[in-house]
Amino acid sequence: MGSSADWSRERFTMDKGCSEAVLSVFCKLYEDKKIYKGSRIINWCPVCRTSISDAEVEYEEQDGFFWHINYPVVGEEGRFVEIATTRPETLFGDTAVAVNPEDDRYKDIVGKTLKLPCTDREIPVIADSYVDPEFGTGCVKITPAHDPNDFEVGKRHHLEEVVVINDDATMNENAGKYAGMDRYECREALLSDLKAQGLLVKTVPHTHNVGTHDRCGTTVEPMVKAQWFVKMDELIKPAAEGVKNGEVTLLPKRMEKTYFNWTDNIRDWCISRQLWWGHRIPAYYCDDCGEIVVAKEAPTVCPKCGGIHFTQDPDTLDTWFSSALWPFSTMGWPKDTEDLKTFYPNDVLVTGYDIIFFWVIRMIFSGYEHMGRAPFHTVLFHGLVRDDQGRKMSKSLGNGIDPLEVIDKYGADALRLTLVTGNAPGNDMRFYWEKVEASRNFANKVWNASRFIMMNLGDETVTEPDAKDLRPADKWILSLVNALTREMTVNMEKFELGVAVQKVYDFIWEEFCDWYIEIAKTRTSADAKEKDPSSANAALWTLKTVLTQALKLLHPFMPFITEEIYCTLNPEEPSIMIASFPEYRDDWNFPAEERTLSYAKELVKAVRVLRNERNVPPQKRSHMIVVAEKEEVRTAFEEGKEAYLRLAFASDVEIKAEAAGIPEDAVSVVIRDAVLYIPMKELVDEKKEIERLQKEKERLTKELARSNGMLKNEKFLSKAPAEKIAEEKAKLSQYEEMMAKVEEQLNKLS
RNA sequence: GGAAAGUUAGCUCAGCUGGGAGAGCAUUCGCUUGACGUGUGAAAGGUCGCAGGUUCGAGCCCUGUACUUUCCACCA
Repeated sequence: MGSSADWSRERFTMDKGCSEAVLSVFCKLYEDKKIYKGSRIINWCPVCRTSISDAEVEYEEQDGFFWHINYPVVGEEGRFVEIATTRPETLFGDTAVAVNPEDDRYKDIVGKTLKLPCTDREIPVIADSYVDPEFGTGCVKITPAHDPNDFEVGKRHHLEEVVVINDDATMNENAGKYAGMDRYECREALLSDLKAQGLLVKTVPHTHNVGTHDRCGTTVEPMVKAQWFVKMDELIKPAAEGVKNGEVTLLPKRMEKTYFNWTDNIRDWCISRQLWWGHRIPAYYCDDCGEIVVAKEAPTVCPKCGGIHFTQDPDTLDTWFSSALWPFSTMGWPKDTEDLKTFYPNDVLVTGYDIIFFWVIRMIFSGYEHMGRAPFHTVLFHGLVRDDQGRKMSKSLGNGIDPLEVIDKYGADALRLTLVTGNAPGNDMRFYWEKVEASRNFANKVWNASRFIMMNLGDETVTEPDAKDLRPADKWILSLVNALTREMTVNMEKFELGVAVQKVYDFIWEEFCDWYIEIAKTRTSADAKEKDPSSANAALWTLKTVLTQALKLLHPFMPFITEEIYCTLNPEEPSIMIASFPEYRDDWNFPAEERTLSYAKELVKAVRVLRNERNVPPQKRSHMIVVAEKEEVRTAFEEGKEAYLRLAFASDVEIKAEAAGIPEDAVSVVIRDAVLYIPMKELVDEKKEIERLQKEKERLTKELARSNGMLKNEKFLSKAPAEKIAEEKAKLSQYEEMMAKVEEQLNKLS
């Protein structure tokens, strides 16, 4: 892809340096009581057999059922409490049934005891405002060990936490005769038993969200387990504040909403994983008394009992724990290194919005906590590349595109250009091979234009011409590339890469290749070089200069092809990568020549339309007469002659102040500030001519109506800025002039 | 349940500070025009989702609404 990286600084989070940082951070946070070990509800993946953080749980909507089950009231024959559950197998972990204290229906049963079906246990009915009387039956089975909300309820009411599911999602001994069954197997068996006992009231279809592990897709099991957590409430404050007060800018700005949604609802971060791969938690347990010692290295003596045998905690850390430290762990921290001074804080983080919670936020709060300041001042979020149907690329769908395959077929530059073209920051993009093909075509265009220019340059050296030797077209293209430089730089600084590249693309293809190179051809041929060497030199110098500058502007988007051409074109230069980026220069601003060329282009376009309509063969040249009343317009046409003569298929051109002595059989076309006449038999076709003029008249009528409407609107005149009014007035008079001429032509023909 | 984004040409998408709707691809009709047919010239194609509002003026700002997508929450 052409990433310009210093590979000698390649880092991996398991490297010695990064590992050292991980140990330091863990110990420091533990000492500060910001890391703790506790028994809490965590998300458990029964397939990976590890805990996972909240951020790693993906919820997906699934069709399921609401099973209504009767729990008999102890001591009251025939009386039941009906609960509704989506997970009957957790019944064995129930330690209460809760109702809302305000719910009149159930006030009298609060405090009573229920018989837990299919067990020999009895559980109390409690009142808790967590219960929504409107939902389900208004009675909720409370399973503190296997549901996060029930866990909270259990804490409030000092309920026992009965774990009933094993790490592999089979039922444990607390499930009685169901022990050893898989959780779903148990569900079926239990339901069938309940039904047999007449305790299954009804089964209602119900769609609900089920949490799954983002890596393997397994339904996660909430479980109470002893795990390590990072206490987030204090840590997150400076990270939230930093974005609020502008120390860190998120682009596009809307990402701030997502960011604050997370920081405002932060929960403690479960960082321990029951995996082999990762940084092992630096906690050691005394084999004699169980004392926990957190240290970078294994302790030798237990501070509590003096024991000398220890067992290290087998758990590893969440992979994002080490990634969060990346901006400084890679620079030698905790040592105060030169690298750290130089490269921390960094400038811009470029990343996908899908890892804002996993990585971006965690880097920011880690930066504030350990370095005292944010790790970067700007985060630029890009979207995700999707398939041609807008679906996320995934292994299971097999719709992924291998970048290496794209590069093999079309080149890295083409892929790179594709990814930046026509895309606004943070927006997703669909992948189409056609887009890459279009990018490849542009690379080909740049390549061929360069080849042509180099061919024209030959072995001769070009010298910078005196200003007086530059022709209008030369000044015009210099003026354009100069303006382009300013504009695209502004876009780049605002991270509007798609807009910037579009401007460079348009300039190179349309202005430079389709106009300037075509115009310059007449001056760079072998004949022309001999006839007018100074003009040839000026054209060649301009070609080389503008191409070189355009290559620099294009380089960020197409690094390889620009480097190759640049070095061939400028053999004295070592690399485009270390060339300075162009800046706007006042001496390359030529408004008069821009005007001249705009007339030339308009004339050429008008001629093309005429000839196209009539299928005139390209070899056929013609004499042209341009009639313009204003002297400065005549001057412009005079000046631009060299630029348009060839492209307008003209043998010669006559520029006059008035339309006297124009041959009767001449075709005429009204252009801005002038009328163009081409006396040429094969061009004349009265019917077609009238058609064309009618069409032109229609267009002008519309424009006049629009312009008149604005200028007759007193409110517009009184409220719009003066320059807008002047601009509109100028347009109106131009249209009026053109209209008069078109009508005159029409009269003549009819 | 909360939030964000999208809705512009047949398709995929741009449109920067409100001031005559753009590109690429596709389509139609031409072209061995000095590098490029991966090219070149011309053309056709849009009520900017819908309804209000602000404004002299709205694709752009505001309100509402419909549909699509995504993120967050997870009510048992």
